[in-house]
Amino acid sequence: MNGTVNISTRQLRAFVALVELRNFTRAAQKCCLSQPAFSALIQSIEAEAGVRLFDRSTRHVELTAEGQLFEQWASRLLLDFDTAFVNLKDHVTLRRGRVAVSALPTIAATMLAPVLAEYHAAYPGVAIEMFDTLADASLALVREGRADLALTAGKVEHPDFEVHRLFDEPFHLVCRRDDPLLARPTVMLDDLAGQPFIHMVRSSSIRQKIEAELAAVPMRMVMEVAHLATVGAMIESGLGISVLPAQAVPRLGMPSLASRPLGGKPLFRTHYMIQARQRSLSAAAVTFREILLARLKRE
Amino acid sequence: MNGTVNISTRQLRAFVALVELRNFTRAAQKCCLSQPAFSALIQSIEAEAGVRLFDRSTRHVELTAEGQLFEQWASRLLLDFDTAFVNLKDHVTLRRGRVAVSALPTIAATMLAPVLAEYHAAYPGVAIEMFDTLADASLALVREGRADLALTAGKVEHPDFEVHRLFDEPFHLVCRRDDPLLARPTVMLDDLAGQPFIHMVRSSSIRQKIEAELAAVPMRMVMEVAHLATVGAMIESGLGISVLPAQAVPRLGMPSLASRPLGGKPLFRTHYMIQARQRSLSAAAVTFREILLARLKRE
DNA sequence: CACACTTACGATATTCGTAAGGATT
DNA sequence: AATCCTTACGAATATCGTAAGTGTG
Repeated sequence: MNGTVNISTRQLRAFVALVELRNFTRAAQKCCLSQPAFSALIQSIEAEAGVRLFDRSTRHVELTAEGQLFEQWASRLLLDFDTAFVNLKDHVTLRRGRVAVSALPTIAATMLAPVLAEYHAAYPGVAIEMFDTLADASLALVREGRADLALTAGKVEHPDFEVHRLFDEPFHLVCRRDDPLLARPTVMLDDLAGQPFIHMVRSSSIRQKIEAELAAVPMRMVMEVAHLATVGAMIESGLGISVLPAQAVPRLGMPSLASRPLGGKPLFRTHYMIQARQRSLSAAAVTFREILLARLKRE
Repeated sequence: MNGTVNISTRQLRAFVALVELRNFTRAAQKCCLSQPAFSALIQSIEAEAGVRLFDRSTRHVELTAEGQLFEQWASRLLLDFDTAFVNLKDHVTLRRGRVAVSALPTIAATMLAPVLAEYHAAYPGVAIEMFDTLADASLALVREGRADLALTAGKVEHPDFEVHRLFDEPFHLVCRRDDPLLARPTVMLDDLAGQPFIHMVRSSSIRQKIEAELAAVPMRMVMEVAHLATVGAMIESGLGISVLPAQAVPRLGMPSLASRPLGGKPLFRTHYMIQARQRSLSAAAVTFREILLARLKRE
């Protein structure tokens, strides 16, 4: 480590200023320094280089042969330095950057969409990467560092992850507006017994939740589908009913569907935000997190 | 000047070392610093950048997202820095460089040639530019900065130039070995009267010196030629005699020529080394000057 | 003699290493 | 308990600005 050069950008800037102005007094002003301090700064570069870089009398300041040589490098070095730092600062100030979020498809389509919109409006220079995928894949992305944050609908217990509880979302009965079930003042869980039921596929976290909580209620499975919109379309067509996260229903944009809270034992899922415990969040991710939490608090 | 980054190569080197080793203790050793001092150095970069660049616990040291970004620049910046400085140091240590000397052709061929050879042997990386030209042109080159040093055979008085006297060189009679003049114990200036004389052209400094000093001795001009070698050949062929700088004669490599000091009033020219007063000499030129002076002192 | 760079010098800020503190495995 | 990073702190070093010195036109 000894014998290596040690030069600061202040010294480089001083050199470049003096090359440009050929005058210690004015170059010192440009560098916001007293003239003697500036003089010392120039001397420190010359000491580091081992040569005089300027010939100076009280009347003239000129580059020496070695100074001319160094001049060719100095401004480019400085430019590269500044470019690197401007780039870095751009990321810190979110003029540029990247944030990656993963979430279950239903969460992505419901809670997350407006947050992403707000974030993008505020920081249009930051690229957003959105993974809408199953819970396990979501967590894997965070673990691998490919996603900064994951939103899940179930608690995760693992030392690798830092978990932050967001809010509870109730499950609602979803059926056609003309369904006889809606005639009752409140629909109880047991009322669903024997009803034709549209399920999500088994890998879906909604399906898993329904199976776990409604195990006691015998229902007729009409079919199982992969996408929420398909569930909606099936209900609309009179094939059956379903029980879905409350926020998901209006997002389907199907006016002939009705959703209704269920009486009896409260049925809900809890949303969590998850991040890797070891890794710190990027500036872009930190701000995304803040916007997400602020929006939830607001509602 | 405020708001600008100020980073030193020490900080860069610390960053790069820590990226490489992922361990504060070992990276500190590599930088010849105590571990706390090294830690502070890393913190100073982070403060300058406005972000954490490393996530560290006692067990793991990892780059943050911003650290990864900066990593891409850091090593290249450092490399450019070192390249610039190595290049500069190469010139300071004369591994590379350029020196330009101008001199009268006779001086170049006599006094200067062995100096150039010695210099080139010692510093083969330094390019030598040799201008053999008339005195006025020689001085112009120095004034314009195209030559570092000039060697002249006459004193120059001008505030732009710094003049250093080298040595006196006598003028000798040059004639054929069988010339009757050589029969005399000593040849006096007056003995040359009526002799057939080979002159250099009028622009030559030798001619000017001869005309000024030998005005009183009437000689027969047989011819005037531009080059010293031509003078020699003419004498060899028996066309006449001449009076030339002593060192020039053996350089002609003409064994049938004889040279002899002249008795009476001493006839000589004085050599000077000249450099620009304002400009400092490059490292290459300083060393050339030293070698030149050392060689003259040696002889 | 006026202007411009250097040197001198005391005050302030930075940086160093040693030693103690705290966290992780 | 061992390892490793951070904090604390006094000492050494560096840097600053003011003021005096020096040389050049």
